[in-house]
Amino acid sequence: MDINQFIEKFKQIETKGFVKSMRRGPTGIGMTLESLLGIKENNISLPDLDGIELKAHRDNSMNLITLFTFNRGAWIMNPLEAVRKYGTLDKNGRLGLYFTMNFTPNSAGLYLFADNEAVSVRHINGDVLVKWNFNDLEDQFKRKVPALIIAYARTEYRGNDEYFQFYKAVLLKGTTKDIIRESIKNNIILIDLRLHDKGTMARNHGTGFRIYEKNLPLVFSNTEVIA
DNA sequence: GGTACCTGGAA
DNA sequence: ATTCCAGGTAC
Repeated sequence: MDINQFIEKFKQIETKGFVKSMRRGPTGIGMTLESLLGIKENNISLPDLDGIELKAHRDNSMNLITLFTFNRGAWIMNPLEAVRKYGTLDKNGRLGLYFTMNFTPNSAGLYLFADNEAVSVRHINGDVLVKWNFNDLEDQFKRKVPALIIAYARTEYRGNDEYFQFYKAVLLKGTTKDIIRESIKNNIILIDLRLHDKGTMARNHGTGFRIYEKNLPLVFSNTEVIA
């Protein structure tokens, strides 16, 4: 699907008003939008449209937007070992590492460290949990998010069912490969650990490289309302 | 069956 | 803004 096809279809979706979420939970909005557009769900780290990554975002949500995830070859420690050593109990009684990292140590003693080559998650005791080379991050960023469309929806609940009203789409483009390095060092792109102890393994939703919506213009030079 | 991606939040 | 968390699939 190219950009013009997207605009046509999205305008039709806008005319539908509130549509029922096709899946319960946080991911319902993205799955529903893709389904309405006729895009099949996948787990391929490529843009959804022709060279454009698609995001869906609920109004009144201050949450981070995930630009991409990256774990392959990055973990120095065994993830399950790291969870058990440094994790905190979640509301389900599981040990988890659910941290948006910073360059100063958090409550678990974990912090980010960056030099010219890589950024890593470390513990104040010296352990290096996971490390990403900037070159690899640049490649993944450029590969997954060469440009981005963010689709906005109002939401409401009818009983236990969530409904979405898509009403606006914004295209952001004009990113460069090397911007990720400075964005990470400046805490514009945030590193979000999202894994927990699932008994015999670490259930890892993928380390997210994430950004606040308001900061998106800092990694793209051009912003345009397209629908 | 585990890993690594995808899609995203609530308080 | 910070702390903590969700449902999916390919291989």
